[in-house]
Amino acid sequence: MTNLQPVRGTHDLLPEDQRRHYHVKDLARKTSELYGFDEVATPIFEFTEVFARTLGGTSDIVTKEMYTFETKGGESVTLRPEGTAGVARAFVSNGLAQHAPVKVFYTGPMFRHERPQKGRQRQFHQIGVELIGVEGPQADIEVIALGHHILKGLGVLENTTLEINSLGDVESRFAFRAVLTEYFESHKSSLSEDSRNRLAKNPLRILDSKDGGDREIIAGAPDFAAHLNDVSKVFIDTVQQGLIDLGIPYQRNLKLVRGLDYYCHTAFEFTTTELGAQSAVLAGGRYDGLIEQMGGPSTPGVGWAAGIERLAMLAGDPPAKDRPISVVPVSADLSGKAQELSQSLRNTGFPVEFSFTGNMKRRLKRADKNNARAALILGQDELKDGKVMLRDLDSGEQEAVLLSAVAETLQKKYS
RNA sequence: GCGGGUGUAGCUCAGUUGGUUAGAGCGCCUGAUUGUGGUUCAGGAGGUCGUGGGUUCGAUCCCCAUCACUCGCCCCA
Repeated sequence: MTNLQPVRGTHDLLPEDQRRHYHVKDLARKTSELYGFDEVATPIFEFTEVFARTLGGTSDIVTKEMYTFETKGGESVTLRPEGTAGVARAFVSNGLAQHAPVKVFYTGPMFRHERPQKGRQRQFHQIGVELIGVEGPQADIEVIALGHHILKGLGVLENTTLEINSLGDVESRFAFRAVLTEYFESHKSSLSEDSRNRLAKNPLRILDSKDGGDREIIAGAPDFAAHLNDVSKVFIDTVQQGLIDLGIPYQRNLKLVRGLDYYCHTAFEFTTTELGAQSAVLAGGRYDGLIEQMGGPSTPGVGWAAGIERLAMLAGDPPAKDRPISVVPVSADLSGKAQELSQSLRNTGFPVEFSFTGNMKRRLKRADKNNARAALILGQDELKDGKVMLRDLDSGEQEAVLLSAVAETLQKKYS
């Protein structure tokens, strides 16, 4: 243990952070329900194979960012670096093909061993949706519309841009990859070292390079759109028209590619300029081969994921929590009585802060800190008449109220 | 994984061109006549100056290492 610090790249979520996270999650969950997406939860770790097989042997996530370890039983397991593979595995494990189309929402922590930065942690949290079992582009439109809806609800839409592109079907991508490889081979000597490495593994990713020299070469690279076959062209055209019809603005970005191997056809990304190098806010695409690769029946799918930390940074303050009633005994001997009163009010639905310690001054001060709207002050003087003092903490006005009528009075004044 | 910046009280930061007791604001605690908060006033607690080495008569200040955060690359959510 080193100085009681959290492990690098992990963070405690104190109440204020957690409230922000919940705001994002709650809004996303509710919005997803409007579209008929139900929440599921899959395990935080899976057999390593689940990720290694599906994310692609060349992706950085698999090759250098996974938290992989051996169990006591000698099995290799991995902390999930993303959510889609687990959902796909669950789809296969539970035979959900018979329920297709399956529409799910999920949220939870993900783990990647990356260099921490603002908006990039080793344990971070995502929300995500998957729509599995629909072949047509209407699924893509629906899923993008849902993402758009959530960003709108969080008030971050004005800070983001939606970019979309087509990665084509297998045939198109294979053909384009060949053309692209040929082009970059001819400029190999001028490419950055990173891009030269990508050339053999995944030449599409070179299109995404930020290196200045690479960009000049990329500018003259073959056009992906021109190499799509008819099926792929119709597909992306339909998606684009659908977005137009729904009034969702977007930009076609022919250089937009995905780091994970399972994507095809539609790739999309809501990006922002507000988070430095971490521009992706909500990103996803279509993954028609994934379920089959996992060992299930050939099933198409499309989905996205978004980082909660990033969304929380972009979104404004979450709605304030309900203001409590503070119950304050004047002297220690009335503490039990005060706690009983607190409990009975909670049973009627009021949030109540029972004041544990300190003199009355102290307790009222704390009530103020807790943003209590009123204090119920229990003192001998009123109690002998069966009353308590009800003090409104905004106006400072107070009146003695019969104990038996407290709940009703609060109901009238503060509901 | 690579390169740059930062690291002083719970928080935000000042400061020492190396030299006896390290400061501010906010927050926290106590008090301003005994049953009343938010304002004010007066006191107070709290720091081995990230950690470990080194140089020096002496280091919080210089050097090295290490850890964490941060910016860019990379990667992506």
